[in-house]
Amino acid sequence: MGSKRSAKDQLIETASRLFRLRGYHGVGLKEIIEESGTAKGSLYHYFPEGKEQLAIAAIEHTKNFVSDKVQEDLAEAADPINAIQGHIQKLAQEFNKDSVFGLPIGTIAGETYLTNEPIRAACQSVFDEWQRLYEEKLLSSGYSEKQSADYALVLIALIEGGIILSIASKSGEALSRIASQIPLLIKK
Amino acid sequence: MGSKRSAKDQLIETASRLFRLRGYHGVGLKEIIEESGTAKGSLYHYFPEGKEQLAIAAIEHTKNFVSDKVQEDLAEAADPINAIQGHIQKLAQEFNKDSVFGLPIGTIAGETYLTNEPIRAACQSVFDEWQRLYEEKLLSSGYSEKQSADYALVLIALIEGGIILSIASKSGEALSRIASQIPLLIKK
DNA sequence: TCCGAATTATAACGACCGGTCTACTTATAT
DNA sequence: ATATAAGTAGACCGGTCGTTATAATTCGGA
Repeated sequence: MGSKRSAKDQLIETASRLFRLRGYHGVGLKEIIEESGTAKGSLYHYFPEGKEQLAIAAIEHTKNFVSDKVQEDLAEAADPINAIQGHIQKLAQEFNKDSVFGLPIGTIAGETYLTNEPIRAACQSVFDEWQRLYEEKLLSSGYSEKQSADYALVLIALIEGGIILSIASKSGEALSRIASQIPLLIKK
Repeated sequence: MGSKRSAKDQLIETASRLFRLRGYHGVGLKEIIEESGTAKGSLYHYFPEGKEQLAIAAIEHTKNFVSDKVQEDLAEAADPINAIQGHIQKLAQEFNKDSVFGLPIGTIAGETYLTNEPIRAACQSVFDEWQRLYEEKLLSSGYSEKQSADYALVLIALIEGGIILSIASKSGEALSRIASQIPLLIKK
């Protein structure tokens, strides 16, 4: 069914990347079409409701893309403190070798939470899922249910906020310094 | 010289508010002009370089606006933990009585950090200033220089990230739960 | 092979974008 | 009072936005 990567997949991947880098209103359909090597006809064939529908699919893609990376990193150490610290350090390193990944969901959330309810809801579900990943890691390491849930919330906020600081300063230093403080912040 | 609030001030205040609520590309000049009760002629009289110049002035306004509130809240308790906790709790409360203030700078930073260097630099300087406020509070309470700087960074990330989670979930709960964990996170 | 459906390619549309320009009104100073 | 500047109002421009419509092409099963 189609080549290894269908036009639909190309559109979703490209939209996911561009929306991460410049937000929802900062990216036009023209650019998504050009960069994905598809055409306007394909876009409206697979996403008849247009930009909003594509954005929701792109948000879902970002959710899975990031979730995979988080699970991978968290599995690298049994101790959750080491695992989480390593994960954030990796984010910082990716920043410094400017493989730009942008602010995953926060930008779109900030642009649309008052004006586009379907997109806002999609963003909320992404954060819920990411939190769950950290929560489970902490739970399986003997943290209490309350501690796991609360620390997971703190971690998501720290990471999302840390990425903001790193993109604003064009340096992974902020994320790196946050990573180095994780052992002080997360204690059983 | 002009009425109590000049057209220039009205433009800056309105732009500051709207950019906070919907980001840079999500707000048009037409809307800024209408909501501020001014005219396009005035906008380009005071900001001959257009939207970008207005945005930088609006970012500066947001910086001062938030700085004032932070300093006020931090002065309410001698103990920095109580003061910071109280500050974040207040943010959470403002959220619940939906006096929308938006994600102060993060959205604009995420939209523009790759494409508009002057705006990106303005955003960076805002975070630097806000960090300084927390850092000084901690320093004056006997925290070491390194601890003060590191905790200030963590606090900015936590708050900016917490606001993202609160806007995405349309609830101050995320910020409130983060506030309640501050004593565990910030220890001398 | 052939037919119908799926997919792709483009032209065109109205709406709106940021920005420019000019005319008009208001304030300031002598 | 008058000259000069400061500020305001809004029509207008080219370009781009998301969307629609239609034609051409490719694909899949009988």
